[in-house]
Amino acid sequence: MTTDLAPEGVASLTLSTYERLRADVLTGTWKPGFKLGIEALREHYGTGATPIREALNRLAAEGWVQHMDQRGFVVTPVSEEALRELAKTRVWVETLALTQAMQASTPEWEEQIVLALHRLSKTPRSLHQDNYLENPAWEKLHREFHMALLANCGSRWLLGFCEQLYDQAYRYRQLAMKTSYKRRDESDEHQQVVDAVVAGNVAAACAALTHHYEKTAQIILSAH
Amino acid sequence: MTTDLAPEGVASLTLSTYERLRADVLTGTWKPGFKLGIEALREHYGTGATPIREALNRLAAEGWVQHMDQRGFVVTPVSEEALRELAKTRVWVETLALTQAMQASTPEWEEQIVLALHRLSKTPRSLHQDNYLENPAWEKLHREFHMALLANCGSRWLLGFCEQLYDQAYRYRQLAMKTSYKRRDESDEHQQVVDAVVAGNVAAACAALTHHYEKTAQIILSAH
DNA sequence: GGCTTGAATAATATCGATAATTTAATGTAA
DNA sequence: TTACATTAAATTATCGATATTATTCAAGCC
Repeated sequence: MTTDLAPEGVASLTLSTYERLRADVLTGTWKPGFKLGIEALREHYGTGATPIREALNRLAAEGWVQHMDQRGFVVTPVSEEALRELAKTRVWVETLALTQAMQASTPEWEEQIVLALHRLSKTPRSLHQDNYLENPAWEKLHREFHMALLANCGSRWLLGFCEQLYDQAYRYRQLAMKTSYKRRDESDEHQQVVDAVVAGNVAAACAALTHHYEKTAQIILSAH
Repeated sequence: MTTDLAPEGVASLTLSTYERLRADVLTGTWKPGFKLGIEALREHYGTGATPIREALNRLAAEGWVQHMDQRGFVVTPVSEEALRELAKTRVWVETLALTQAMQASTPEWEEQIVLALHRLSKTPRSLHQDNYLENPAWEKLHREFHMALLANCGSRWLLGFCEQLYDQAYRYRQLAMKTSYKRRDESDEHQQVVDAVVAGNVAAACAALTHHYEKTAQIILSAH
């Protein structure tokens, strides 16, 4: 009997290479502007050139790397300007999605949000008490929480855009973290969003979400 | 002396194959659901497997084709449901972009729009008088007009999303055209959008744009 | 008869090597 | 010394062949 549910470990090399490469760009292992030479990557990930190139092409389409025709790939550079634009776009697009989600609200959706927030609040932000050490479980739940907020928006396109923007912002967060970690209690901001959602107050929910993102951007910008 | 401005014809095979393949999906040459076998494409486009695969990976990231791991690529299927979702998303996202563009309005931007509309109106919709035959020049100008409307929105991300949605909708238009061509005068609808933009009436402009897109979707849906 | 098993077949995914192009290095004339 | 060719080195892009994985179809079993 063969189970065709989630063939986890046995994905194609292209896919697994894509995921690893993507993660390494997201977390800042490959720094912005870094030249992603085929030969170097081939060696680093222990594959042939084909999976590397295919992964890079996908990442280029998603905006993680840039493809200079005939002269290879580089990690998409970052800039204050780009971050501001990203944060602005995020507020626009996510408040749009949240508004639509709330207008199509269902009890199940609200329950998912409450649940996601609960799980998030039960998980420590950092693995260490004193100095910050990223907790992958928290990051995962944080992403799930934000996506749960928008899941009900009724458009897979819109949801996909939000995911893209979220992940892009995540990279900026990671890069800023490496410079300086500012202690911050996000749980309260999350709670305010959920409260407004449950109360059915669209304007308040959007305002809370906007505040959350603008504060995030502010902190990253101040980290220089 | 070598000019490195716009090396038009001499792009890499991957890039040109990508563009050709994309165009063929957009225009419906490769029909929705069609299995894009590597060997067949390799032969059809006269290249090796590598450029084909790289192009397909990029197209997969953009949503034009789907990649079933270990079992190749297929052209993303279409459905009434998907079209409705697409049209809905388009209205949301483009009115958002238009609103932002108008709030950041400049004389230059308005002039670009007026100019784009003028050029569009000077170009025939169909190459034949009686029966419809797509006019590539019109299509190009039509896209440019719609993008000019949003160009000023202040976010490359948002603009990119709009382009994606526009092109996706274009595919649906193409597919519907093959079934039945309904004569339609879009110029008036375009004019109304521009009038509202020039008047600085955000609500009216968004309403006009929404009407334009909803009518388009309606026509495509009615074409069965 | 319907269902599983197991080759045979076809297709995809991947590799190693080659061709084409860019970048770096070197030497030479103004 | 600076600018410009010219050549060498490095890298990318591409191909053809191979290894892997799915699919098909027929034979065997309940």
